[in-house]
Amino acid sequence: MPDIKHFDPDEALDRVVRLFWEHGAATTSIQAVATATGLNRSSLYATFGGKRELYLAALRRYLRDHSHRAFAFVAEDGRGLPAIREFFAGLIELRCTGPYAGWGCMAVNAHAGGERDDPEVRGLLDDHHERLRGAMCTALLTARSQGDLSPGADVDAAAETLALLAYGVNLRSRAGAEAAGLRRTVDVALGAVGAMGASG
Amino acid sequence: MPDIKHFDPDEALDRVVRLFWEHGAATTSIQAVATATGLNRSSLYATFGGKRELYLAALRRYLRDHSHRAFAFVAEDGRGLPAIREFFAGLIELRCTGPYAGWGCMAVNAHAGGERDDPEVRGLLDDHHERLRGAMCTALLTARSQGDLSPGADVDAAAETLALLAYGVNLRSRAGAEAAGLRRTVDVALGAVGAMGASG
DNA sequence: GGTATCTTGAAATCAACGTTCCAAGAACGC
DNA sequence: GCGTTCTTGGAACGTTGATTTCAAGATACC
Repeated sequence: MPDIKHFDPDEALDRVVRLFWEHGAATTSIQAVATATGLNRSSLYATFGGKRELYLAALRRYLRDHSHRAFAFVAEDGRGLPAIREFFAGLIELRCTGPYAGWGCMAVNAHAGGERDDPEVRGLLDDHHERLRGAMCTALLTARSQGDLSPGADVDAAAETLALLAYGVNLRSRAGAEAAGLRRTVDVALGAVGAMGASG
Repeated sequence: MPDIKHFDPDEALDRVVRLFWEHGAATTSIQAVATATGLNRSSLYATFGGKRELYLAALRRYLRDHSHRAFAFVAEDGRGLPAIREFFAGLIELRCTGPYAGWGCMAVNAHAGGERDDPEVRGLLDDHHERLRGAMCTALLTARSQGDLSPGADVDAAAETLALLAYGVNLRSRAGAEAAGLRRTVDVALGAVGAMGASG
């Protein structure tokens, strides 16, 4: 059975991720995808299905390769606050410099666009949020067990705060925010988290 | 000179704001605008210009009527931390309940979509950010002068942190985040701000 | 090597997009 | 009332969107 594709679907999907990541679903045409991947429309449709399925595949891949990976690092790091600090440092670096500078986070972008109207996308975004929150929670619990956090601190709420802070960083990076400013902001915020539960 | 329009451009623009606010620029067609306003395409073009000008006018109006107004309340309130608390309480209320529930903030949405590619839009978003940051800054300085904040606290960085937190709230509200959860998160975060500079 | 099966490329389809054009109509100054 | 000037409704424009179709080409099995 000649089921042999003349291209690598995985490599193609990588380029599709970058397109949707930078420009969003609404402003990325199938033609643009075809041009960027060097593939014909027929091959795209035969391999991935329509535009919706293509975007979903790209989003899933982005979440797996970028978001979930970074979250796992934070949760499994074992150092607590330093892990969170490193997470934000890496995030700001990635968002403000290098090939992905100014693209923000694909999941964050999906929140604000028409993508979130799709129930499937909505589910992925909720899952993404839960994972981010969970990772922060784990790291904060580690910090607390190490005495880096007051025993009375509300870890759940603090984790959610850090998640929302990350969303803010991702968002502002798309408008060209300076890395230095974001670093200082996050530094101060994490300092406040470290001092949390001390008097409030 | 019969320069008499058969409709109220201001009222029409109000509806346009709501359309672009909820759905974004890319996924809102001129046809949809015409239907929502009850106007003919000719009238739209004659009054506002093309789609880009229409979106810009809507964004400017949103910023003036919603964002800047709320920022001014915070800055001029004079109570400091309670004003910030009230700002967030009102924000969460507006984003999670009532006619605009799940729409997020039009400026935040513009960050994540193709709108931010327009230099004019970019300028408005930067201005918006500066105003939000400035308002938080003013309120925090008030708080510090009242002893509600440690004298050693980094007010600038704290203001930016609160701005990013607001972005996060706006973003997650578009995915249907619960008001109660957001309220608790913001409460804890503001408590940490109040305790800021105490040990970090 | 022949054949069945899948991929591929290019053209075709159909709808929706933003925008423009124009005749018809309404309101003001005279 | 008349002419001018603007608004209005509707049709038309050309482009671009996503998706489908189909012949041609390529591959693996026999």
